[in-house]
Amino acid sequence: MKLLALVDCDNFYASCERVFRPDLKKTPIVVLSNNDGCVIARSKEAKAMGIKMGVPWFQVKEAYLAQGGKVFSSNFALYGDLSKRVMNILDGMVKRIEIYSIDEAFLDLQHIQNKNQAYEFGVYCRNTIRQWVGIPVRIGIAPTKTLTKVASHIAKNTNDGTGVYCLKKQKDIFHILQTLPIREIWGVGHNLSRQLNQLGIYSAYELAQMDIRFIRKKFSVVLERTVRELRGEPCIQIDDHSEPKKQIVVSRSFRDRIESLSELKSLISNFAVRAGEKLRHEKQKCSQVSVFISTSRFNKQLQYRGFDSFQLPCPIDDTRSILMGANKVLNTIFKHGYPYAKAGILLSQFSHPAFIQKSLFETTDQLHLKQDENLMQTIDDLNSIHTQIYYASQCSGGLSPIQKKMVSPKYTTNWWELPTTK
DNA sequence: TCTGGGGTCCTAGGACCC
DNA sequence: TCTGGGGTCCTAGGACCC
Repeated sequence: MKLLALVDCDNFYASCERVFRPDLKKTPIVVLSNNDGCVIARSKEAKAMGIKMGVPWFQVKEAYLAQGGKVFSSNFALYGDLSKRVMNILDGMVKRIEIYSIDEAFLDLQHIQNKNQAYEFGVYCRNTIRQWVGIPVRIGIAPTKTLTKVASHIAKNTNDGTGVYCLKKQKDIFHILQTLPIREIWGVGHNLSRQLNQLGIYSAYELAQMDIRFIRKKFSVVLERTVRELRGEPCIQIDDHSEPKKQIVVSRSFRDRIESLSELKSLISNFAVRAGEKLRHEKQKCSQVSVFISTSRFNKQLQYRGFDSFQLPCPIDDTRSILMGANKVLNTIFKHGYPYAKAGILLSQFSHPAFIQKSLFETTDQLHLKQDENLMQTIDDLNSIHTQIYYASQCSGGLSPIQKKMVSPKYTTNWWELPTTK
């Protein structure tokens, strides 16, 4: 039987903050979202204090700090860099790896014959990452991706301290699924678990016993795959060649509400510029530019969501054309008198530059579109280290006036913030 | 007062083709 | 009055993930 492994970093953002602050080894740590709005990561100690994932910071701030907890604004430069280091190590250990998220990767253990070897490999993996990067990981090993998630879940709670769990024998699998609520299964979210509960299905074991045809008919092929995977039948393959992106989103919530069109325009311009950089980095061109603006979903009195798209006559990757499209959409969806809390831009309908369908009769100039690869390349180069070239419609202050009061240094990605020693 | 950001996949339905 | 059968492509919306 083929085995897969899921390597999952423990409380990743909180662990990253600890790498350069060993003094915080036992201290509760939480990391906040942009604008220091919500809690998006918690150390084990913070979890034990009852701090929930996604809770608004202002609700728990006082009690948490009073108990000696430590808080950080999010520092994605640091997390991204440490993630790369972890993934590089894993990449060197196996032939096939799928980097699933910033803190998770699936490994193909095709070179491993039996359960004991798999376990030893897991321990070796974990120790190496711990020693080389300083990040603790847990490892779940099983025949299918869905079961590696289950195994990783158990690895979190084992008392032997290895953080590695191998789930292989059918008897063990069923035994564990019996005590696992369906909401904990990878691929079963809030909605599905509610619907399944209504049918009297509560444990992963009960779900695994369901009739496949019934699940397919009543739900979808997605849940069917989950059921099969719980039974040990691999349906979701390791995807080790990253597909090109299909859409790019840049969006932010605002610290203060915004009512004026001109202010929104300059913020959307900032988003558009960043989206253009991402698009060119992906080596893609887009044919559709969408913009959305919305009031706070917690403001019950005054709610509005605007969304619309602009179809470009041919695929482009020039920021000036993206700005033009974004501006047009914003003008049509903007309504006066609303306190806007969030906005964003979405680029879609990508085509690879090698296969661009050009207009038969008109040049990009005649279509009133700007497209100049050399200019964009030059600007990207100039801005790569430190932004030097701005578009006239942009505003200063980055993507949006974001508040990050408690951000740690960019220890590994900025010369001026390297850790020092006395 | 203050509530994140960035993705993917699947399905149903409509438009259109021969 | 009677009006086929088999496709593709696109989009919106809903579900999920971290």
